[in-house]
Amino acid sequence: MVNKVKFERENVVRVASQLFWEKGFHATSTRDLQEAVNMRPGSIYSAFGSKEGLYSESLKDYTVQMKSQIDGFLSSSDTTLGGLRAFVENVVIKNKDCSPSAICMLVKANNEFADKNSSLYELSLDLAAKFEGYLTVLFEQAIAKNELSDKLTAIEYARFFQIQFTGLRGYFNRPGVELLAQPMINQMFALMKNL
Amino acid sequence: MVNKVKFERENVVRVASQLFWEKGFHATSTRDLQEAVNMRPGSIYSAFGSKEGLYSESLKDYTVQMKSQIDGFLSSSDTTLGGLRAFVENVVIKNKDCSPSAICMLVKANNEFADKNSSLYELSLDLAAKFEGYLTVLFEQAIAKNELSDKLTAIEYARFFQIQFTGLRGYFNRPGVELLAQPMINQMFALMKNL
DNA sequence: TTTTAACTTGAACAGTCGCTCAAAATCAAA
DNA sequence: TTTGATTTTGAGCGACTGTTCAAGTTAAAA
Repeated sequence: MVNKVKFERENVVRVASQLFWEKGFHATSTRDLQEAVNMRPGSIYSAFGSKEGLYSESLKDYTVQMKSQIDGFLSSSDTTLGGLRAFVENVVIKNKDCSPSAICMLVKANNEFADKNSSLYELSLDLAAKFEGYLTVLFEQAIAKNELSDKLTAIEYARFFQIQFTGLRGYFNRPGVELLAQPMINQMFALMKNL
Repeated sequence: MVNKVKFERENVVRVASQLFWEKGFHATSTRDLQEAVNMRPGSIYSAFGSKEGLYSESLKDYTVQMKSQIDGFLSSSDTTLGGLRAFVENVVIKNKDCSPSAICMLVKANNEFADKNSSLYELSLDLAAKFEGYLTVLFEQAIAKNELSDKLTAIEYARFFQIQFTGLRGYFNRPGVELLAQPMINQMFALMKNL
């Protein structure tokens, strides 16, 4: 090795991820990114190949961060459902200010890329499928621990959770409805236990 | 009056609406629009003022169309809930091919405009609030007709409906899950009746 | 038939886009 | 200290962006 890379790849991806999450792919220019990560175009392009390449790595990193955030809530909660609930409450209620958007970046990606043949659309599908798999494992545990009945399968609970969660995040992505969030989350988990 | 406008404003807005709905605001160029509506830039700009102006009129027209589509299903159904169910089934299951996107254009707009001070973001909030009001009237009728219990208020039903509907449209905006749509819609309406 | 205001046209503007690449800077190994 | 592969720099490329406006077209009114 003759010369080391100066920047810290992880930090760059994380900063880019925040910007892409907030503004979306098309509304984020490469000059926005250059300023945010403090790199010149040549360095960015030698490290990530293209704007799409950097977005791709940003979206992958987003899902890794989200999963490890959930794992954190799970390990400081007695029950699987309690951990999931803490995560939902944190996303929908607590960090509305420090988070770039109330909407999941994966959902935003899936909504933005209309061309079903584009590689970024396919990536969003792939990451969403993997996240559903991750959730399914969690719901398998919840069923095994008798936190949920076994009338539904784990993947059915995972689907229900995603639909509720996405719906809630969309609805609370607006001003003036903050007080409704907690009751709606309570309702979501109450419904899930009675499915 | 010395000379009439050559194009039909309604048609132009409808075509532009489809394009904006499919690709989003930022990914749709004025040249895309020129080709789609078969107008030269000068005509578009004298009629709509700007790309934002045309988008604004397109989004308003979208909500008008959506409401009149719901009204259509309502008038060919015995019950209010039946009409709403037919609308949901039509959007989520039937016309996935002919519709530019499974996702509501209002939701897409709300997701795309990150700058909370932009006039298009505010427009999306305003139209969403009006649509919630429209739904609330429908649920008032459903309660009055004893299709739903009066344990919840009409606006609470309206909120529940929007969250479920948005969640479903997001989840079914992907290939391979078509068979799950009908059971999930059944579940949504079963849950609503037991709230 | 002429006039005239309204409408349409499309070349072109200034700015921004994603991206390239020759030159400068860097630093472990020799 | 010199070497030389690697990384960083930033001016700038060609394409595309939203938009303008002078010139051309249209058709009702005079």
